[in-house]
Amino acid sequence: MAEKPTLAEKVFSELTIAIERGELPPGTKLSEQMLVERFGGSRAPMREAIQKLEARNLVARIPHAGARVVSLSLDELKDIYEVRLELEGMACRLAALRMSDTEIAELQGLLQAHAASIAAEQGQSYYQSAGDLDFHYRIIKGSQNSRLHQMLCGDLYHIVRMYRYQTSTGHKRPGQALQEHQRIVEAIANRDAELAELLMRRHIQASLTNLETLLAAQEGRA
Amino acid sequence: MAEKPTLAEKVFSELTIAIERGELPPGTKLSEQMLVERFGGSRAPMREAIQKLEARNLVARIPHAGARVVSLSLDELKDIYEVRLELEGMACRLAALRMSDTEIAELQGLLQAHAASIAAEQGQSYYQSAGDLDFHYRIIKGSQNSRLHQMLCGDLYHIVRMYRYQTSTGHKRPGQALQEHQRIVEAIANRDAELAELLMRRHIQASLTNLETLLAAQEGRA
DNA sequence: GGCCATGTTTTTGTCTACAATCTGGCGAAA
DNA sequence: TTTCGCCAGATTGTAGACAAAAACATGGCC
Repeated sequence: MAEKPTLAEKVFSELTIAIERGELPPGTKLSEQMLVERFGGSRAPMREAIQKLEARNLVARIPHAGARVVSLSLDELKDIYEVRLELEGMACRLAALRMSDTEIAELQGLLQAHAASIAAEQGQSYYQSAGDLDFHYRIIKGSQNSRLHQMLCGDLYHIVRMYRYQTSTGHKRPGQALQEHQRIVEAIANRDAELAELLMRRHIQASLTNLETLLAAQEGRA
Repeated sequence: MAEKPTLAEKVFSELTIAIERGELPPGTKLSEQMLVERFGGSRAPMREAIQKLEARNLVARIPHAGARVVSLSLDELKDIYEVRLELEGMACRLAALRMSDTEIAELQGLLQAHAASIAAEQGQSYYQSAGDLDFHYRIIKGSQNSRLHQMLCGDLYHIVRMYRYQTSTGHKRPGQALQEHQRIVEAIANRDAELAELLMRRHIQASLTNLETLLAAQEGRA
């Protein structure tokens, strides 16, 4: 059951986490030699790990010139959020139509737990990261579209997480985000697909606006 | 200007074409040794080519067990089209808002050329492949969203092309497809984003329906 | 003083060899 | 006869060395 992962996979997942956490800031060069020194082994698995990162758009590779952690311009970030807005709105609409009653009940339970942890004042950090992502993840899964799931969770979310960590954002007021989440689940429970989509789009739009102001402020300080 | 591509890239692009054309049918095993015999060189570049194919979802790799050309179930194909419907509808809406007048004029010119080639009875095969794809490509580019462009052209279209070649489809009646294209461009020229999106969605929906009937027929014969 | 040519150094691309893992078939025991 | 385990072959994962390309520094020239 231990499922022995290959070295390339281990390096890949460790680097993924490191990049998301900002331990390897955008623009950092990833030379193969450097990875060998850090993880051990030979260059072959390191190359493979870098290629996997490239496939997820976490690094950009230039032939004969190595790989660097992606550094997104504000415009590119907006493009990504624009796509995310569309796809996750779609996921929410489909989830309203396709989720089982059991799944919806679980989602409601999740929000209650979130509400409790916020009321206990410990929600600040918890809700930002794990809670919010778990909520979105369940809805995406509820869409029951494997490709949609792959695109959102496989590609876009890594980038989103990366910029969240770096700006240490998430919604500034977890209370408001929770309220939005509750309305969304309400719409899903009522099988109101169009409303669910609309609410999700607004929710993500708010998230983007929030991220933009933080980035602008960060820019100002720099 | 000759831009010396690496061996891995050459193998990758040749394999991409071969898979799209159905020369390597779904399920075909791609062993590294086999690629060495076919393309020359050593195993390392072949591995890299296979990984690039995996990144584009053209092959599926299982650790220690090799890579096979993807074989999609009908459900998976529907999922892909569902996503394409959404994203390309979005692209069309954005294109209506963002394309320059010049680009729109070029698009209109393209359709006139198509109309002429169809009238000359040579459109049958031409319009199916290059013409249709060119039309969609320009609209996607017109959305001016780089990530959207990458997702549609980089990932989804290879799969779509692959299944088109295999079923030798495209729209059964190029005349009708052209008419739909003309209406879409009309809406874009009027900057009517919502109508443009709606028409594009219908256009792709029709394309999926068409593909489904062809696959069903193919299934029946097999 | 600034700019271009050039040689050195580093890094990537490729090759060959070896180790680990999977696949398929044979034979022995129930 | 069926099923389990084991052995042989093939295939993938990894290692280390060589070749080619790029980045960098140095020195000469304008």
